[in-house]
Amino acid sequence: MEAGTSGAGKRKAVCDAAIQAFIEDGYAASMDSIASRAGVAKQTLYNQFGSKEQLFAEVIRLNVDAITLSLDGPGLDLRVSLLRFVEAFRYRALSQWGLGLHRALIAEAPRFPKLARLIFETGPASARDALARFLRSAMESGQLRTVDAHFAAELLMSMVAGFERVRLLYGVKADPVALNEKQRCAAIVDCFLNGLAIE
Amino acid sequence: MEAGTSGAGKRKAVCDAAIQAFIEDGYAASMDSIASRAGVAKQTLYNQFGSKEQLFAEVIRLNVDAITLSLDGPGLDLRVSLLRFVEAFRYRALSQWGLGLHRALIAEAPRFPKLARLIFETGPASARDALARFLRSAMESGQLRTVDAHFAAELLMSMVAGFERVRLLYGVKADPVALNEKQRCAAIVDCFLNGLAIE
DNA sequence: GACAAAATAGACTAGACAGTCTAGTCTAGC
DNA sequence: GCTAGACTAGACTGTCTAGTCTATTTTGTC
Repeated sequence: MEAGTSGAGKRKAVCDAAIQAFIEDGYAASMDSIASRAGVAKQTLYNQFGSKEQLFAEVIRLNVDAITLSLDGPGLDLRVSLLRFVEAFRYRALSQWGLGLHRALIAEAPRFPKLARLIFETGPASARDALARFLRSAMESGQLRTVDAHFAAELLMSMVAGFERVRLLYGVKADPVALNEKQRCAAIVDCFLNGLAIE
Repeated sequence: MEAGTSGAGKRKAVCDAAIQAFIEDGYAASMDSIASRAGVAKQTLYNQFGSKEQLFAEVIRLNVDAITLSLDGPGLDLRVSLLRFVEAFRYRALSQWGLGLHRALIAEAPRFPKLARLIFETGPASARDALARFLRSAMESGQLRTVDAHFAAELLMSMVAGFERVRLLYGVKADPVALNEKQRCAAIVDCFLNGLAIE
């Protein structure tokens, strides 16, 4: 049997089509458009997911996971580890995929409060907690000034995906004379490390 | 004649009702609900604004302006000036009003690209430019390390309204043991100033 | 091949909503 | 009081969409 022609295969095709549609059009994406995108009958969507709300919740859940980065790798230089984290997180947050998910979820958060909370916890909050643990150990080994580790983690994540994410969400292209990706990541990490340096 | 019973008065009432409705429900807020909220007939909305799109564009434009803060006041301490800016910007970005506008605009940015660009320029980008000018003069007078002023301004704004804004947009309450507002603003400014201190 | 489960196309219902239209009312200025 | 223009309530149209239903075909299993 060819993959994708029934059962689990169909389900996968529907999920792929649905996440793509929700990223492009938000929750307003119609069930008809998702069905035709997936190459299945609309009824199949209802057979598999029951309702639009459940389909939305399911595909969002499937597409959000924690950034479990190589922060725990021992012995690596602090600056190098942070740079890695920053670049990975930045890519995640600022890609078309990340932006689309973010947009769709934020728009619908009032309508799906439980889902929004779940996504926040398994996504950004979980990444922050991992980063905070990493930073705490750096503080304990005297590489960073001791401050609230959660605060520090949120600060770094904000620096990476704050203003720029807003700019992209508004659909505004980057200023051509701005720093490039690598430079910007390095500047952020350096500013962060200076900000929390042992005085 | 009592204010608000015709002409300009009606228009104001409609704008107030519309912005409130859009903040609460996004662009999905219905024209009927806006009319009844404003206490006017639906036809009045169409007489005054022509279409839903124009009403949306108009009230969004009315409600976004630059944060022209007392950054230019001469002689003030750098840290004090930044703290003022940070507190004002934070209030703007994290209030129900600011969050609702942000949510509505981001959700509809793909549908209203020109409006989104306009809002970005007159809002966040304009505030960034003012802050960048201020920071540049601080750099020139030797109070800060010399770096790209726009980058520095975006960094500070990110630190103020990055992670926390996302948390609020997702409808997640603050961790009760987190720093309070004043402490957080002060910690942000201090970290920023340390990060860009003359080495 | 026979059978059962799943998928298909497409018609259909019900409700929401933008936008229009109409018939009548209120207000201001003369 | 009269008139012009704005406002009102509410009916109405056309469109879009979630979700249902049905009759038919496909697919996997025995």
